[in-house]
Amino acid sequence: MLSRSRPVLEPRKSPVQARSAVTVNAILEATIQVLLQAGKERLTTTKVARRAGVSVGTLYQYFPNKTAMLKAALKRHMDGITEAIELVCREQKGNPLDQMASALISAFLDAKMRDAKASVALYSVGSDIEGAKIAQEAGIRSNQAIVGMLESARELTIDPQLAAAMLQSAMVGVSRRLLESTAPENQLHTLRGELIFLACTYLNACTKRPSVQNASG
Amino acid sequence: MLSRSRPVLEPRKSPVQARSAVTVNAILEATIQVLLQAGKERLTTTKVARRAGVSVGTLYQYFPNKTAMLKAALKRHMDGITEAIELVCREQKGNPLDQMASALISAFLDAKMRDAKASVALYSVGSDIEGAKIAQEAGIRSNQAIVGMLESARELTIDPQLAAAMLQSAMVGVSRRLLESTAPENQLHTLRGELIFLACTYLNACTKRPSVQNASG
Amino acid sequence: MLSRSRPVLEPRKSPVQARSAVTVNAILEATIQVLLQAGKERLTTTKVARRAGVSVGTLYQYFPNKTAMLKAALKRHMDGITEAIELVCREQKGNPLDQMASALISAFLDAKMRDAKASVALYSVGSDIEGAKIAQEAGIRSNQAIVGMLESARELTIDPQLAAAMLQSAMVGVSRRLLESTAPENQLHTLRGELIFLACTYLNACTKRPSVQNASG
Amino acid sequence: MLSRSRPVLEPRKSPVQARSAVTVNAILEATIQVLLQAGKERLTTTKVARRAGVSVGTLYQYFPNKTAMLKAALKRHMDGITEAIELVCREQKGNPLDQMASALISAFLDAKMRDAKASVALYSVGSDIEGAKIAQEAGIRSNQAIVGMLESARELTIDPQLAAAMLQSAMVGVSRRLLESTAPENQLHTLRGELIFLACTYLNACTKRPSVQNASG
DNA sequence: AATGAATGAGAGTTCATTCAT
DNA sequence: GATGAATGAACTCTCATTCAT
Repeated sequence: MLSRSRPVLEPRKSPVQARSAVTVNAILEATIQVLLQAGKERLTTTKVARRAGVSVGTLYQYFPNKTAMLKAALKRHMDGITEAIELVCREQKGNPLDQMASALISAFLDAKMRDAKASVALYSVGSDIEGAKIAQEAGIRSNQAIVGMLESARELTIDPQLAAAMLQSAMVGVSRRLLESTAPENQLHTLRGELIFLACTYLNACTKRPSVQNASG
Repeated sequence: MLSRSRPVLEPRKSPVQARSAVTVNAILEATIQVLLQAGKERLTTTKVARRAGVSVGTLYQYFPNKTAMLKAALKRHMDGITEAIELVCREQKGNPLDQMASALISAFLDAKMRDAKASVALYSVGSDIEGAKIAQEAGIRSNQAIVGMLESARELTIDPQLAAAMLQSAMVGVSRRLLESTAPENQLHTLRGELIFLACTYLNACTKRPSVQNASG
Repeated sequence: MLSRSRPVLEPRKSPVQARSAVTVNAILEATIQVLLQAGKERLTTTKVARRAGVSVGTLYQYFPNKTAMLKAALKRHMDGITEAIELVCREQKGNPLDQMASALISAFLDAKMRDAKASVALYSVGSDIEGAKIAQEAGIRSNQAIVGMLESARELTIDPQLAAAMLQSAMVGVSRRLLESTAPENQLHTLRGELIFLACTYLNACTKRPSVQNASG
Repeated sequence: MLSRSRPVLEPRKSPVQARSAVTVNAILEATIQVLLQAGKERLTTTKVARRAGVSVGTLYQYFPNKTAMLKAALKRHMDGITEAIELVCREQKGNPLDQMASALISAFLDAKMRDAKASVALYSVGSDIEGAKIAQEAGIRSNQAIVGMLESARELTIDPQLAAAMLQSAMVGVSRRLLESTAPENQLHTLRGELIFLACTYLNACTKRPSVQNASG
């Protein structure tokens, strides 16, 4: 209906969709804020709606239930990080291992810390049975990106799956430590440097090793 | 733990205390089972009590409220792992770095996987604002143990705090990956070996480096 | 009904009124369909509007509120049946009792079963405090028609009010039984025949009786 | 547990059960009162609980949900009437048709009018999709009882199923008319007498007729 | 006139916690 | 000490109704 009255080349969303997007966004932001301020236990749909500046009814026009809303918030957050990883992994293909490691880790930690608060807030969502799947899927996507990048490095003599798994684990472990610490910013620089050092050391050591078996699962 | 600090000849616990311990234990076990079966969201004190074979009233005689009960379950679990770490760290003092890394990692993963289910179940408790503190405290105790162990290794030229932080991060990262995977047992062997490889590589590389600044916080 | 009381030469309904009538009709039909499909409990104005192919806003332009809409649907249905009864009663005046009974019952059951589904759907509306009045009024109108018919039969020695009440009761009772049965069509023929038999028997017996007192109320 | 400490011959319910029964009863009574006072539409579990003198929580300890509570109230009411019918039908076996009809109708109307208010209040429950089944089942039980009674009368030359259906229909029709009237008590006497007359006339006529086909369904 | 997004009061239901037995 | 029925605050979700477009 509306599309006919708009220039063909204009890719912008219709007013209706645009307003929807704004509202959805406001709700998702509010979700994180309430999560942060009150904790998952005390998050109520009413609080979220109020903070988003809409009524509960409106919230329920965009999300079928509370769980879906929380999941959407988690998904959006995870997608941001995953995309950052996918981007570097694409860019770094063919580069030296050290550079790969450095770029990957920097991109990951930057994305994670960009809104560290959201990351922390969403832990409680991700560790619930429901939310775990989303976190897992994000992990798998990231894993595939990293594997793709590592496969472009001919020197690696071990299974790229395994190397990717180790890198990811170390990265996740460090990011959690940062986020759980009282002053992430202070530690960020040091731990990032050290994590890069660890990753480079590990990857280089992997070029001089007899091949190792698969680790998928 | 407590037994060591009490005179050997002290009379055993009174029947009452013994019965209490049994009940508390049953409740804590039941907590984990309900957590696993129903998720934190659907865990109710009544369900826990029923599964533990006591009444809600009794449950409230041992725990002031639901949160305290969940915290106690988390604490008990974390303490078990922390103690395992403290033990190896004490034992491994003065040993070569490779041996330290190998023993530490094995002990940690063994403890974590011993009742992997409980570990998974308790994630949702640990990632709530309330429970985060307990997880953090456990992390600090472990950290101190690892630092103590690393300090006994003269070759290390960097801050032991930093090295300990990295080790812990990698260990935690790998354990999460294992617990979140669909078939932890299959991957355990491979990932443990690779984690030990990574840790050894890292620690050895740290012996040839100019010292690096502190990472506490 | 209205057409008779208007001058024949009056111009037809304006396009606007005609469109209104179509819309009102669509809404009333939709009401019955939703009632049938979802039950009164789950009937919402939005559902009715959607089914009628209009927006909720439009629905509220024709009915002040949900209750009024439900009442209107019930009234229209009842009026149809009442008019059918009024028609036969007028036609049958002066005929033999047996013929009266037979014609009345056939007309009533035909009207009721014509859209049996609507009848069933509207029971839930009619048995609510609000709707009961409408059903009652329809009953009274029918009663008056039947009384009028019976009064034209000189043989009847009892109060026509009472006889009418009995006939109506039996008719209503049988129609409910039909509508509540799983296969009304199968039973319709048999029960109609039997009801006619019962009515004839009763009315004939009433011609040989000493008069009986009034039953209005 | 308790049974062991009670005399074997004492058939009374245990205190717990007795209290439960009292509470359930209070809730069911309150349901009818609220139904009567506010209508089904405005009946809320909180209102019912308040009127019953308990908390909502307690209400939900005895009924899984609102619908179940309404159904229970309907069932209890219907059972009372059904049992009254079953009783007369048993008692009247073998008696003359006139006596059967008279006793059946009196028993039915007495039972229905005993708490006429409840009957009226529960119409709205019985005409909802959910409640219709209960009403139907009660109807079937009554039907079987009446059929059983009629079968004991040798003179009847038509299908007892059909005769029972007609009797029931007429009885139901008359009772509805009474309950919907503004002053049931005034009409009760007249309509009962007339209904008995109608039933006797009908049944007697049935003894002189060629047999008629079945009406089950 | 028509639309349908937004509103928010209010309903059903759950469950942590208490306390009389 | 143990029990579990009772409580009622609080939560999620629905839907009649309005009104800017």
